[in-house]
Amino acid sequence: MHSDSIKVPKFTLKRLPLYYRCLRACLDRNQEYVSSEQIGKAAQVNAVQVRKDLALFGAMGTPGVGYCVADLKAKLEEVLGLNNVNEAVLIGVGRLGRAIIDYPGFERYGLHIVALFDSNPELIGTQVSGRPVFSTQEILHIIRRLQIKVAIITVPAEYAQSIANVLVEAGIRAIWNFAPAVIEVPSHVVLRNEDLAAGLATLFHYLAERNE
Amino acid sequence: MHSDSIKVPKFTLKRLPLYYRCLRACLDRNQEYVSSEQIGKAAQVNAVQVRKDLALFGAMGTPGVGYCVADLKAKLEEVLGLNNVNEAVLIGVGRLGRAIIDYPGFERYGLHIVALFDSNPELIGTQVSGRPVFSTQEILHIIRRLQIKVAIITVPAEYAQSIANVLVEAGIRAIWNFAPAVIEVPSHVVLRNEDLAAGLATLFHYLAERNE
DNA sequence: TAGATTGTTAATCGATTAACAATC
DNA sequence: TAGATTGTTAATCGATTAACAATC
Repeated sequence: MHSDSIKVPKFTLKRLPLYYRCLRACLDRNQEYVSSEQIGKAAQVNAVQVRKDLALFGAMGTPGVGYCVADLKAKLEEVLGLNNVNEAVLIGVGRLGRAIIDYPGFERYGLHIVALFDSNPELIGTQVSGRPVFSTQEILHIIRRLQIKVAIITVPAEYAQSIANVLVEAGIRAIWNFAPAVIEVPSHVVLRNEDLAAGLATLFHYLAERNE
Repeated sequence: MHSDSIKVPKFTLKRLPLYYRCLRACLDRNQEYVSSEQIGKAAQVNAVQVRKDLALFGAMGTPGVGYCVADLKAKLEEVLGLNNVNEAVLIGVGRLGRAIIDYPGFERYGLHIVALFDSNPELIGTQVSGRPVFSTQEILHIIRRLQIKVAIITVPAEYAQSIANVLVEAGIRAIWNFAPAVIEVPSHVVLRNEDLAAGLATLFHYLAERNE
Protein backbone atom coordinates (compact mmCIF):
# COMPACT_ATOMS: atom_id res chain seq x y z
CA MET A 1 0.00 0.00 0.00
CA HIS A 2 3.01 2.30 -0.31
CA SER A 3 2.54 5.05 -2.87
CA ASP A 4 6.26 4.74 -3.56
CA SER A 5 5.95 4.33 -7.28
CA ILE A 6 7.52 7.80 -7.27
CA LYS A 7 11.23 7.70 -6.55
CA VAL A 8 12.01 10.81 -4.52
CA PRO A 9 15.68 11.87 -4.56
CA LYS A 10 17.40 12.02 -1.22
CA PHE A 11 17.87 15.76 -1.20
CA THR A 12 14.36 16.50 -2.33
CA LEU A 13 13.12 14.39 0.54
CA LYS A 14 14.98 16.56 2.99
CA ARG A 15 13.41 19.70 1.59
CA LEU A 16 9.82 18.52 1.44
CA PRO A 17 9.20 18.85 5.20
CA LEU A 18 10.30 22.49 4.95
CA TYR A 19 7.88 23.12 2.12
CA TYR A 20 5.19 21.41 4.12
CA ARG A 21 5.78 23.72 7.04
CA CYS A 22 5.43 26.73 4.80
CA LEU A 23 2.14 25.41 3.42
CA ARG A 24 0.77 24.97 6.91
CA ALA A 25 1.69 28.57 7.66
CA CYS A 26 -0.07 29.71 4.47
CA LEU A 27 -3.17 27.81 5.43
CA ASP A 28 -3.16 29.42 8.87
CA ARG A 29 -3.19 32.78 7.09
CA ASN A 30 -6.03 31.63 4.81
CA GLN A 31 -3.80 32.11 1.82
CA GLU A 32 -5.27 30.29 -1.18
CA TYR A 33 -2.34 30.26 -3.57
CA VAL A 34 1.38 30.26 -3.01
CA SER A 35 4.26 30.81 -5.42
CA SER A 36 7.42 28.73 -5.65
CA GLU A 37 9.21 31.96 -4.82
CA GLN A 38 7.46 32.22 -1.49
CA ILE A 39 7.96 28.59 -0.58
CA GLY A 40 11.59 28.91 -1.52
CA LYS A 41 12.10 31.91 0.68
CA ALA A 42 10.68 30.09 3.69
CA ALA A 43 12.71 26.97 3.03
CA GLN A 44 15.89 28.86 2.12
CA VAL A 45 15.88 27.16 -1.25
CA ASN A 46 15.94 28.46 -4.84
CA ALA A 47 12.47 28.87 -6.41
CA VAL A 48 13.42 26.77 -9.44
CA GLN A 49 14.50 24.03 -7.10
CA VAL A 50 11.11 24.14 -5.43
CA ARG A 51 9.27 23.83 -8.73
CA LYS A 52 11.47 20.98 -9.82
CA ASP A 53 10.97 19.13 -6.56
CA LEU A 54 7.22 19.56 -6.76
CA ALA A 55 7.13 18.54 -10.42
CA LEU A 56 8.53 15.16 -9.41
CA PHE A 57 5.17 14.00 -8.17
CA GLY A 58 2.94 15.68 -10.72
CA ALA A 59 3.14 19.41 -10.10
CA MET A 60 -0.18 21.15 -10.11
CA GLY A 61 0.82 24.79 -10.31
CA THR A 62 -0.94 27.35 -12.44
CA PRO A 63 1.30 29.71 -14.43
CA GLY A 64 0.85 33.28 -13.31
CA VAL A 65 -0.96 32.19 -10.17
CA GLY A 66 1.06 29.64 -8.26
CA TYR A 67 0.10 26.49 -6.40
CA CYS A 68 -3.18 25.84 -4.64
CA VAL A 69 -2.16 25.63 -0.98
CA ALA A 70 -4.76 23.04 0.03
CA ASP A 71 -4.06 20.72 -2.91
CA LEU A 72 -0.32 20.92 -2.55
CA LYS A 73 -0.47 20.31 1.17
CA ALA A 74 -2.60 17.21 0.63
CA LYS A 75 -0.21 15.98 -2.03
CA LEU A 76 2.79 16.45 0.24
CA GLU A 77 1.07 14.62 3.05
CA GLU A 78 0.62 11.71 0.72
CA VAL A 79 4.21 11.70 -0.50
CA LEU A 80 5.68 12.13 2.97
CA GLY A 81 3.38 9.43 4.26
CA LEU A 82 1.99 11.66 6.97
CA ASN A 83 -1.28 9.80 6.86
CA ASN A 84 0.29 6.49 7.79
CA VAL A 85 0.47 5.91 11.49
CA ASN A 86 3.70 4.53 12.89
CA GLU A 87 3.79 3.40 16.47
CA ALA A 88 7.02 3.97 18.32
CA VAL A 89 8.62 3.62 21.72
CA LEU A 90 11.01 6.03 23.39
CA ILE A 91 13.81 5.00 25.70
CA GLY A 92 15.13 7.51 28.21
CA VAL A 93 12.61 9.81 29.87
CA GLY A 94 14.98 12.64 30.73
CA ARG A 95 14.76 16.25 29.61
CA LEU A 96 15.50 15.42 26.00
CA GLY A 97 13.06 12.52 25.99
CA ARG A 98 10.30 14.64 27.44
CA ALA A 99 10.97 17.41 24.97
CA ILE A 100 10.62 14.95 22.11
CA ILE A 101 7.49 13.33 23.49
CA ASP A 102 5.82 16.73 23.48
CA TYR A 103 7.42 18.21 20.39
CA PRO A 104 4.53 19.41 18.24
CA GLY A 105 4.98 17.85 14.86
CA PHE A 106 5.82 14.27 15.69
CA GLU A 107 2.18 13.35 16.08
CA ARG A 108 1.41 15.34 12.98
CA TYR A 109 3.95 13.25 11.10
CA GLY A 110 2.11 10.13 12.09
CA LEU A 111 4.50 9.10 14.82
CA HIS A 112 2.58 7.79 17.80
CA ILE A 113 4.78 7.22 20.81
CA VAL A 114 2.90 4.52 22.70
CA ALA A 115 5.30 3.44 25.41
CA LEU A 116 8.26 4.83 27.32
CA PHE A 117 11.18 3.11 29.01
CA ASP A 118 13.50 4.29 31.73
CA SER A 119 15.76 2.82 34.38
CA ASN A 120 14.73 5.22 37.12
CA PRO A 121 12.53 3.30 39.63
CA GLU A 122 10.69 6.48 40.52
CA LEU A 123 9.41 6.81 36.97
CA ILE A 124 8.59 3.18 36.28
CA GLY A 125 4.89 2.53 36.59
CA THR A 126 3.96 6.20 36.24
CA GLN A 127 2.65 8.05 33.20
CA VAL A 128 4.49 10.83 31.40
CA SER A 129 2.42 12.95 29.02
CA GLY A 130 -0.15 10.18 29.05
CA ARG A 131 2.23 7.35 28.15
CA PRO A 132 3.14 4.53 30.52
CA VAL A 133 6.76 4.23 31.64
CA PHE A 134 8.21 0.72 31.79
CA SER A 135 11.49 -0.60 33.09
CA THR A 136 14.30 -0.90 30.56
CA GLN A 137 14.45 -4.53 31.69
CA GLU A 138 11.16 -5.07 29.90
CA ILE A 139 12.15 -3.65 26.51
CA LEU A 140 12.52 -7.04 24.84
CA HIS A 141 9.30 -8.41 26.21
CA ILE A 142 7.05 -5.42 25.59
CA ILE A 143 8.31 -4.43 22.15
CA ARG A 144 7.88 -7.98 20.93
CA ARG A 145 4.38 -8.17 22.30
CA LEU A 146 3.30 -4.82 20.88
CA GLN A 147 5.17 -5.51 17.63
CA ILE A 148 6.59 -2.00 17.52
CA LYS A 149 8.99 -1.29 14.67
CA VAL A 150 10.29 2.21 15.45
CA ALA A 151 12.31 3.30 18.49
CA ILE A 152 13.68 6.64 19.67
CA ILE A 153 16.77 6.67 21.87
CA THR A 154 17.21 9.56 24.30
CA VAL A 155 19.34 7.94 26.97
CA PRO A 156 22.75 9.27 28.10
CA ALA A 157 25.48 8.67 25.55
CA GLU A 158 27.16 5.83 27.41
CA TYR A 159 24.07 3.60 27.34
CA ALA A 160 23.01 4.27 23.76
CA GLN A 161 24.79 1.33 22.13
CA SER A 162 23.65 -1.30 24.60
CA ILE A 163 20.06 -0.05 24.38
CA ALA A 164 20.31 -0.21 20.60
CA ASN A 165 21.47 -3.82 20.82
CA VAL A 166 18.44 -4.79 22.86
CA LEU A 167 16.13 -2.95 20.49
CA VAL A 168 17.53 -4.80 17.52
CA GLU A 169 17.08 -8.07 19.33
CA ALA A 170 13.47 -7.10 20.02
CA GLY A 171 12.81 -6.76 16.31
CA ILE A 172 12.94 -2.97 15.91
CA ARG A 173 13.35 -1.95 12.25
CA ALA A 174 14.15 1.76 12.57
CA ILE A 175 16.13 3.60 15.25
CA TRP A 176 16.26 7.34 15.70
CA ASN A 177 19.16 8.10 17.98
CA PHE A 178 19.23 11.46 19.75
CA ALA A 179 21.81 10.40 22.28
CA PRO A 180 25.09 12.24 21.65
CA ALA A 181 26.91 9.07 20.71
CA VAL A 182 27.60 7.18 17.52
CA ILE A 183 25.84 3.83 17.49
CA GLU A 184 25.98 0.98 15.02
CA VAL A 185 23.32 -1.54 14.07
CA PRO A 186 22.98 -4.44 11.61
CA SER A 187 22.31 -3.37 8.05
CA HIS A 188 18.68 -4.51 8.04
CA VAL A 189 17.86 -1.83 10.60
CA VAL A 190 17.39 1.77 9.48
CA LEU A 191 19.46 4.07 11.67
CA ARG A 192 19.44 7.82 11.95
CA ASN A 193 22.02 9.32 14.26
CA GLU A 194 20.72 12.77 15.08
CA ASP A 195 23.37 15.16 16.33
CA LEU A 196 21.79 18.31 17.67
CA ALA A 197 25.15 19.93 18.10
CA ALA A 198 26.16 19.26 14.50
CA GLY A 199 24.03 22.13 13.28
CA LEU A 200 26.18 24.43 15.38
CA ALA A 201 29.17 23.83 13.16
CA THR A 202 27.24 25.11 10.16
CA LEU A 203 25.86 28.05 12.07
CA PHE A 204 29.24 29.14 13.36
CA HIS A 205 30.80 28.69 9.99
CA TYR A 206 28.39 31.05 8.26
CA LEU A 207 28.63 33.46 11.15
CA ALA A 208 32.40 33.61 10.81
CA GLU A 209 32.04 34.08 7.06
CA ARG A 210 29.73 37.06 7.46
CA ASN A 211 32.10 38.71 9.87
CA GLU A 212 35.06 38.61 7.54
CA MET B 1 41.75 35.51 13.92
CA HIS B 2 39.66 33.03 11.96
CA SER B 3 41.60 30.13 10.52
CA ASP B 4 39.27 30.25 7.53
CA SER B 5 41.95 30.34 4.91
CA ILE B 6 40.67 26.81 4.20
CA LYS B 7 37.40 26.85 2.29
CA VAL B 8 35.40 23.90 3.57
CA PRO B 9 32.61 22.69 1.24
CA LYS B 10 29.12 22.77 2.65
CA PHE B 11 28.61 19.04 2.66
CA THR B 12 31.99 18.31 4.16
CA LEU B 13 31.13 20.70 6.96
CA LYS B 14 28.05 18.68 7.77
CA ARG B 15 30.04 15.49 8.01
CA LEU B 16 32.90 16.76 10.14
CA PRO B 17 30.90 16.77 13.39
CA LEU B 18 30.10 13.10 12.81
CA TYR B 19 33.78 12.31 12.31
CA TYR B 20 34.54 14.27 15.43
CA ARG B 21 32.11 12.19 17.43
CA CYS B 22 33.76 9.02 16.23
CA LEU B 23 37.18 10.33 17.23
CA ARG B 24 35.96 11.09 20.71
CA ALA B 25 34.66 7.54 20.98
CA CYS B 26 38.03 6.19 19.82
CA LEU B 27 39.81 8.28 22.42
CA ASP B 28 37.51 6.96 25.13
CA ARG B 29 38.60 3.46 24.11
CA ASN B 30 42.27 4.50 24.15
CA GLN B 31 42.52 3.69 20.49
CA GLU B 32 45.65 5.31 19.06
CA TYR B 33 45.00 5.04 15.33
CA VAL B 34 41.83 4.96 13.31
CA SER B 35 41.23 4.13 9.65
CA SER B 36 39.05 6.09 7.25
CA GLU B 37 37.06 2.87 6.96
CA GLN B 38 36.19 2.95 10.64
CA ILE B 39 35.32 6.63 10.69
CA GLY B 40 33.17 6.12 7.63
CA LYS B 41 31.28 3.28 9.22
CA ALA B 42 30.43 5.38 12.24
CA ALA B 43 29.41 8.38 10.17
CA GLN B 44 27.57 6.32 7.54
CA VAL B 45 29.83 7.72 4.88
CA ASN B 46 32.10 6.14 2.26
CA ALA B 47 35.72 5.72 3.38
CA VAL B 48 37.05 7.53 0.30
CA GLN B 49 34.80 10.43 1.13
CA VAL B 50 36.27 10.55 4.62
CA ARG B 51 39.82 10.65 3.31
CA LYS B 52 38.94 13.35 0.81
CA ASP B 53 37.24 15.45 3.44
CA LEU B 54 40.19 15.14 5.78
CA ALA B 55 42.67 15.85 3.01
CA LEU B 56 41.06 19.26 2.56
CA PHE B 57 42.83 20.62 5.58
CA GLY B 58 46.13 18.82 5.29
CA ALA B 59 45.46 15.16 5.97
CA MET B 60 47.92 13.52 8.25
CA GLY B 61 47.18 9.85 7.75
CA THR B 62 49.83 7.18 7.53
CA PRO B 63 49.40 4.61 4.74
CA GLY B 64 48.88 1.14 6.18
CA VAL B 65 48.23 2.55 9.63
CA GLY B 66 45.52 5.19 9.54
CA TYR B 67 45.13 8.49 11.31
CA CYS B 68 46.47 9.40 14.73
CA VAL B 69 43.32 9.88 16.78
CA ALA B 70 44.68 12.63 19.01
CA ASP B 71 46.16 14.67 16.16
CA LEU B 72 43.08 14.37 13.99
CA LYS B 73 40.80 15.31 16.84
CA ALA B 74 42.84 18.42 17.55
CA LYS B 75 42.81 19.34 13.88
CA LEU B 76 39.04 18.96 13.66
CA GLU B 77 38.56 21.09 16.75
CA GLU B 78 40.52 23.80 15.04
CA VAL B 79 38.60 23.59 11.77
CA LEU B 80 35.21 23.40 13.46
CA GLY B 81 36.20 26.29 15.69
CA LEU B 82 35.42 24.35 18.84
CA ASN B 83 38.03 26.27 20.72
CA ASN B 84 36.35 29.61 20.11
CA VAL B 85 33.81 30.49 22.73
CA ASN B 86 30.48 31.88 21.54
CA GLU B 87 28.13 33.32 24.09
CA ALA B 88 24.46 32.80 23.42
CA VAL B 89 21.03 33.38 24.89
CA LEU B 90 18.07 31.04 24.80
CA ILE B 91 14.48 32.17 24.62
CA GLY B 92 11.76 29.83 25.85
CA VAL B 93 12.52 27.78 28.96
CA GLY B 94 10.06 24.94 28.30
CA ARG B 95 10.87 21.27 27.91
CA LEU B 96 12.68 21.77 24.65
CA GLY B 97 14.63 24.73 25.98
CA ARG B 98 15.70 22.84 29.06
CA ALA B 99 16.72 19.84 26.99
CA ILE B 100 18.92 22.06 24.87
CA ILE B 101 20.44 23.90 27.81
CA ASP B 102 21.61 20.58 29.18
CA TYR B 103 22.37 18.78 25.93
CA PRO B 104 25.92 17.50 26.33
CA GLY B 105 27.82 18.74 23.35
CA PHE B 106 26.77 22.35 23.10
CA GLU B 107 29.29 23.42 25.70
CA ARG B 108 31.84 21.20 24.06
CA TYR B 109 31.21 23.04 20.80
CA GLY B 110 32.05 26.30 22.47
CA LEU B 111 28.49 27.48 22.88
CA HIS B 112 28.03 29.10 26.25
CA ILE B 113 24.42 29.84 27.05
CA VAL B 114 24.71 32.75 29.44
CA ALA B 115 21.15 33.99 29.83
CA LEU B 116 17.61 32.66 29.45
CA PHE B 117 14.37 34.44 28.67
CA ASP B 118 10.80 33.40 29.31
CA SER B 119 7.41 35.03 29.69
CA ASN B 120 6.32 32.89 32.63
CA PRO B 121 6.40 35.10 35.79
CA GLU B 122 7.12 32.07 37.94
CA LEU B 123 10.39 31.47 36.12
CA ILE B 124 11.59 35.04 35.82
CA GLY B 125 14.19 35.84 38.42
CA THR B 126 15.01 32.19 39.08
CA GLN B 127 17.93 30.14 37.81
CA VAL B 128 17.64 27.15 35.49
CA SER B 129 20.69 24.92 35.25
CA GLY B 130 22.69 27.76 36.70
CA ARG B 131 21.56 30.44 34.23
CA PRO B 132 19.41 33.42 35.18
CA VAL B 133 15.96 33.69 33.63
CA PHE B 134 14.88 37.15 32.48
CA SER B 135 11.59 38.45 31.21
CA THR B 136 11.12 38.45 27.44
CA GLN B 137 10.39 42.17 27.88
CA GLU B 138 14.07 42.63 28.63
CA ILE B 139 15.48 40.91 25.56
CA LEU B 140 16.40 44.11 23.77
CA HIS B 141 18.00 45.70 26.78
CA ILE B 142 20.00 42.75 28.04
CA ILE B 143 21.25 41.44 24.71
CA ARG B 144 22.50 44.87 23.76
CA ARG B 145 24.26 45.30 27.06
CA LEU B 146 25.88 41.88 26.99
CA GLN B 147 26.63 42.22 23.27
CA ILE B 148 25.50 38.68 22.56
CA LYS B 149 25.53 37.63 18.91
CA VAL B 150 23.92 34.19 18.96
CA ALA B 151 20.37 33.29 20.02
CA ILE B 152 18.47 30.03 20.31
CA ILE B 153 14.68 30.08 19.95
CA THR B 154 12.69 27.38 21.73
CA VAL B 155 9.37 29.15 22.22
CA PRO B 156 6.01 27.82 20.95
CA ALA B 157 5.62 28.10 17.19
CA GLU B 158 3.24 31.06 17.25
CA TYR B 159 5.69 33.35 19.02
CA ALA B 160 8.80 32.42 17.07
CA GLN B 161 8.63 35.16 14.43
CA SER B 162 7.94 38.02 16.82
CA ILE B 163 10.77 36.89 19.09
CA ALA B 164 13.06 36.71 16.08
CA ASN B 165 12.15 40.28 15.17
CA VAL B 166 13.15 41.52 18.61
CA LEU B 167 16.38 39.55 18.49
CA VAL B 168 17.32 41.10 15.18
CA GLU B 169 16.59 44.53 16.56
CA ALA B 170 18.82 43.74 19.52
CA GLY B 171 21.72 43.09 17.18
CA ILE B 172 21.77 39.30 17.14
CA ARG B 173 23.82 37.94 14.21
CA ALA B 174 22.89 34.27 14.23
CA ILE B 175 19.60 32.59 15.13
CA TRP B 176 19.08 28.91 15.70
CA ASN B 177 15.38 28.25 15.59
CA PHE B 178 14.07 25.03 17.16
CA ALA B 179 10.48 26.23 17.27
CA PRO B 180 8.37 24.23 14.81
CA ALA B 181 7.70 27.25 12.63
CA VAL B 182 9.35 28.84 9.63
CA ILE B 183 10.79 32.23 10.47
CA GLU B 184 12.38 34.86 8.29
CA VAL B 185 15.11 37.37 9.08
CA PRO B 186 17.06 40.05 7.20
CA SER B 187 19.86 38.71 5.06
CA HIS B 188 22.63 39.97 7.31
CA VAL B 189 21.49 37.55 10.02
CA VAL B 190 22.45 33.88 9.79
CA LEU B 191 19.40 31.71 10.29
CA ARG B 192 19.12 28.00 10.84
CA ASN B 193 15.61 26.61 11.02
CA GLU B 194 15.95 23.29 12.78
CA ASP B 195 13.04 20.95 12.19
CA LEU B 196 13.28 17.97 14.50
CA ALA B 197 10.39 16.28 12.77
CA ALA B 198 12.00 16.61 9.33
CA GLY B 199 14.30 13.71 10.07
CA LEU B 200 11.24 11.55 10.43
CA ALA B 201 10.45 11.86 6.75
CA THR B 202 13.83 10.39 5.87
CA LEU B 203 13.53 7.68 8.46
CA PHE B 204 10.08 6.58 7.32
CA HIS B 205 11.13 6.70 3.71
CA TYR B 206 13.99 4.28 4.20
CA LEU B 207 11.85 2.13 6.42
CA ALA B 208 9.19 1.83 3.71
CA GLU B 209 11.91 1.05 1.16
CA ARG B 210 13.28 -1.81 3.23
CA ASN B 211 9.86 -3.30 3.64
CA GLU B 212 9.11 -3.50 -0.06
C1' DT C 1 -3.04 42.55 -23.70
C1' DA C 2 0.60 42.79 -20.07
C1' DG C 3 2.43 40.74 -16.02
C1' DA C 4 3.29 36.94 -13.35
C1' DT C 5 4.68 32.52 -12.73
C1' DT C 6 4.98 27.85 -14.15
C1' DG C 7 7.37 23.60 -16.39
C1' DT C 8 11.24 21.98 -18.88
C1' DT C 9 15.43 21.75 -21.46
C1' DA C 10 20.24 22.59 -21.55
C1' DA C 11 24.48 24.08 -19.11
C1' DT C 12 26.99 24.24 -14.98
C1' DC C 13 28.58 22.97 -10.91
C1' DG C 14 29.93 20.15 -7.17
C1' DA C 15 29.81 15.73 -4.82
C1' DT C 16 30.66 10.93 -4.97
C1' DT C 17 32.83 6.86 -6.54
C1' DA C 18 36.26 3.98 -8.89
C1' DA C 19 40.92 2.96 -9.76
C1' DC C 20 45.56 2.70 -8.52
C1' DA C 21 50.11 4.10 -7.52
C1' DA C 22 52.62 5.50 -3.32
C1' DT C 23 53.82 4.56 1.32
C1' DC C 24 54.32 2.66 5.79
C1' DT D 1 58.48 -8.66 1.82
C1' DA D 2 53.37 -8.77 2.11
C1' DG D 3 49.37 -6.49 3.72
C1' DA D 4 47.03 -2.54 4.83
C1' DT D 5 45.67 1.85 4.01
C1' DT D 6 46.50 6.39 2.40
C1' DG D 7 46.30 10.37 -1.21
C1' DT D 8 45.05 11.65 -5.73
C1' DT D 9 43.60 11.55 -10.42
C1' DA D 10 40.02 10.58 -13.59
C1' DA D 11 35.19 9.16 -14.44
C1' DT D 12 30.56 9.24 -12.98
C1' DC D 13 26.74 10.78 -11.07
C1' DG D 14 23.32 13.83 -9.39
C1' DA D 15 22.01 18.39 -7.87
C1' DT D 16 21.60 23.16 -8.90
C1' DT D 17 21.15 27.03 -11.80
C1' DA D 18 20.18 29.63 -16.05
C1' DA D 19 17.29 30.44 -19.85
C1' DC D 20 13.00 30.66 -21.99
C1' DA D 21 8.85 29.24 -24.10
C1' DA D 22 4.13 28.14 -22.52
C1' DT D 23 0.24 29.43 -19.88
C1' DC D 24 -2.99 31.66 -16.98
